[in-house]
Amino acid sequence: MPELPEVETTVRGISPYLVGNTITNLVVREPRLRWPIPESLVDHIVGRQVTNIIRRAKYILIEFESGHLLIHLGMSGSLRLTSIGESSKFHDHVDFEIGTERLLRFHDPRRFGCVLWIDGDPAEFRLLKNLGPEPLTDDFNANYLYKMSRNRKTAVKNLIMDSRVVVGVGNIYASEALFRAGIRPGTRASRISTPKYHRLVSAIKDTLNAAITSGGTTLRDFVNGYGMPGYFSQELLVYERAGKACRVCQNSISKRVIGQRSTYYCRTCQK
DNA sequence: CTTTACGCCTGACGGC
DNA sequence: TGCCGTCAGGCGTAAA
Repeated sequence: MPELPEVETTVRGISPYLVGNTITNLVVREPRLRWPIPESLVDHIVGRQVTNIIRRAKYILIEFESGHLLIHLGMSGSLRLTSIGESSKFHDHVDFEIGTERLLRFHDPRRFGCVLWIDGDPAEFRLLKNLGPEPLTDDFNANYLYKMSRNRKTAVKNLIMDSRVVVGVGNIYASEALFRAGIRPGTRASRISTPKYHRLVSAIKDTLNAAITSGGTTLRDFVNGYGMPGYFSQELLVYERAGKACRVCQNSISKRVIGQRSTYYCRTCQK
């Protein structure tokens, strides 16, 4: 499932083929995504040149002079480059034809993703305006996280998964980062000290960076811009390892539900 | 304000 | 073999 590293991997993969090139055709086979693909999208992008492409949280923003194309991969979505004329398969919902040969194909079996158009400043768009800082920037640091945690009764895992606090930390990497930081996921956010938040912030950045380096995590069907899987799943320390030996201390990995999400941790390594 | 529950959707998997 | 219930998950939204 795409988390921040997968989205980053996708953006890096497709960027060289998009920026500076013109969208020559749009094919929408299935507009019923999380929100319907607007019918006016074709008028906004066909015949227009892509000027830039960036990631914000887990959103992909493809910039045109007239506005931004917003794409979210949901939990089963992928974007991959192929060639115009390549036959489409089940759940290949949208094709963006680029120039005369290339094709960017949006595939999303579960249709939790979205393809939308943004007029004006993307930062003010309803889906983006309430987002917290990017986890890999200096705005996300121990002092900031400590301040955000005060008067919060919720578990620290919920805190770091709250997109208003920090974006891009999904369920997999939340468990992974808390393990690396030696913090139990169920600990109340307000009872964690600044030094521990320092370790947690570092662990989040390290985990995300390592996953980006590995090309993202592939648990089911994620593929990057080239249609290749990521390899970070081989490096997961606790996620989906309930009952297996901790890679550090050999004790059994525990599993419990926090915030309606499966959560994995080591009772020995995490206090 | 914070916190919680739900629903969207398909595919994988286990039990019978 | 097939059917059916359950789970998985990002995240916006409604409700508490």
